[in-house]
Amino acid sequence: MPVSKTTTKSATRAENERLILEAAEIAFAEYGFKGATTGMIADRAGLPKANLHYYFPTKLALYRQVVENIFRIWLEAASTFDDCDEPEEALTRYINAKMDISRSHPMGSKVWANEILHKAPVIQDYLETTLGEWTDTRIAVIERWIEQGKMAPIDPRGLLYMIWATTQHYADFNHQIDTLNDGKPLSEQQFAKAKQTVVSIILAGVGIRPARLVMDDAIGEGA
Amino acid sequence: MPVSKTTTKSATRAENERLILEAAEIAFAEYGFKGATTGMIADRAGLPKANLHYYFPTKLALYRQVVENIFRIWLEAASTFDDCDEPEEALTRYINAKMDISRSHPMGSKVWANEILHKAPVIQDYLETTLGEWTDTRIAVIERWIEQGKMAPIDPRGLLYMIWATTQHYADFNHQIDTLNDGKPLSEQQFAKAKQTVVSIILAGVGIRPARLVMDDAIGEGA
DNA sequence: TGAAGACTTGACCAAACGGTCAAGATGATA
DNA sequence: TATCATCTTGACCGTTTGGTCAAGTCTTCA
Repeated sequence: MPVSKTTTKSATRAENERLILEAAEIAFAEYGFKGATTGMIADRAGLPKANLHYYFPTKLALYRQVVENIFRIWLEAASTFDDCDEPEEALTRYINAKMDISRSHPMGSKVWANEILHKAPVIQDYLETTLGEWTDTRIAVIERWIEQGKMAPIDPRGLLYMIWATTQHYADFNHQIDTLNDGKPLSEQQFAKAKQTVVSIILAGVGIRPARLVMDDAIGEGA
Repeated sequence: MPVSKTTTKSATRAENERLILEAAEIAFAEYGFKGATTGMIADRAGLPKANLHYYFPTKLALYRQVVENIFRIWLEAASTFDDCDEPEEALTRYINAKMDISRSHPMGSKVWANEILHKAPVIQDYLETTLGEWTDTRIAVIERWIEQGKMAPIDPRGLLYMIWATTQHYADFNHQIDTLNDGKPLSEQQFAKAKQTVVSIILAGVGIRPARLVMDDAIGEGA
């Protein structure tokens, strides 16, 4: 069945690493770095603990890999900011992209939040380099929009933090949101409405009057 | 020196419990429930570990007390929402109150965030009862404002989540914010500007045109 | 002064955890 | 079939941690 030697070799490894990383992301998100144990991660992955340590020598190494995967996903979404030079569309796309990630990868967002909460012992260098540069360039873009009169003169950094905070809230605090929603996860419709609300408040908040009537859409029960 | 018997007795107890709770809040915020050890909390409080267990029988009991204190502070701020029946002033006061708490009690906010992140094993009942009721009544207030035409017809729940997310972001993610601020904590001026930005975006975001010019104030270096 | 209660503390213990190891299973190749 | 590398796994170990305990000290008050 196996075609090439390398395929066979790495097939087992790739599959097991995937299982472990998947289990680790959930465990680290729900219990934190200290709270998650290699034993429970191995259990969730369906492997003995010693086998986990065969693929990932230490718990910290495994954690690093999980965090790096999350950062990669985050960076991909970040590029949506640059797809358009009109603030209305750029902001809308960026917010929607970040909201979608909160919906599809809530565990990753939680691991990231946990890491920042605990003073980023593992990802400090990411914060200082990649994230710092990304933020600076995007702030320059927003400042240009303001100079061009395309939006109100708000503090760009404060705007970015607000977008991050709000979008990630739907992942990091989803347990609270679910509890306040009668203990049930948000339906697709509810989540779509939440996205609309965020986009609507941010756009209006920075003084952008949408070409189309966003507010009416947000309230209506339209598809 | 001691005047009454009860004063003397509880003076030692009160002082030591205060020291322990203070140390515990910092430790739980920075390392989470599992990551914080009773040993390090005792060290930080300047007591032997056995003494800590004399006042708080278990780590969980100590943690509960810390979380309850935080919830009390949160509830006090929540009342600012009711001080005024005009959305402009009510929202402004509420946002400012929550921002001030993020500034003065960042550790408490972090403990809360940690708890929600980990599915609220300790405070689930608070979420379901007190927080649920508070949210419902405030949503009713916002809906009335909307009916009265005092603000745009946005989803009240989405608005509340946005305010919570953004204000708490300045506490929970302050390490990231500091890192992006050349590694230094926000100055009083920077923080005041952040507050203004949040208020400004939210108010404009829900269609409230401030009587006074808020944006100009936000940029100026006023006292 | 002396008895009683509140407080202090070093030493200790059982459980849990991260990580190791050696012995074996599996499968490709020659 | 023999060889070799990859993978699997139960048993084990040293350390850390939450919590206990017994033997104290200190304070108050009759």
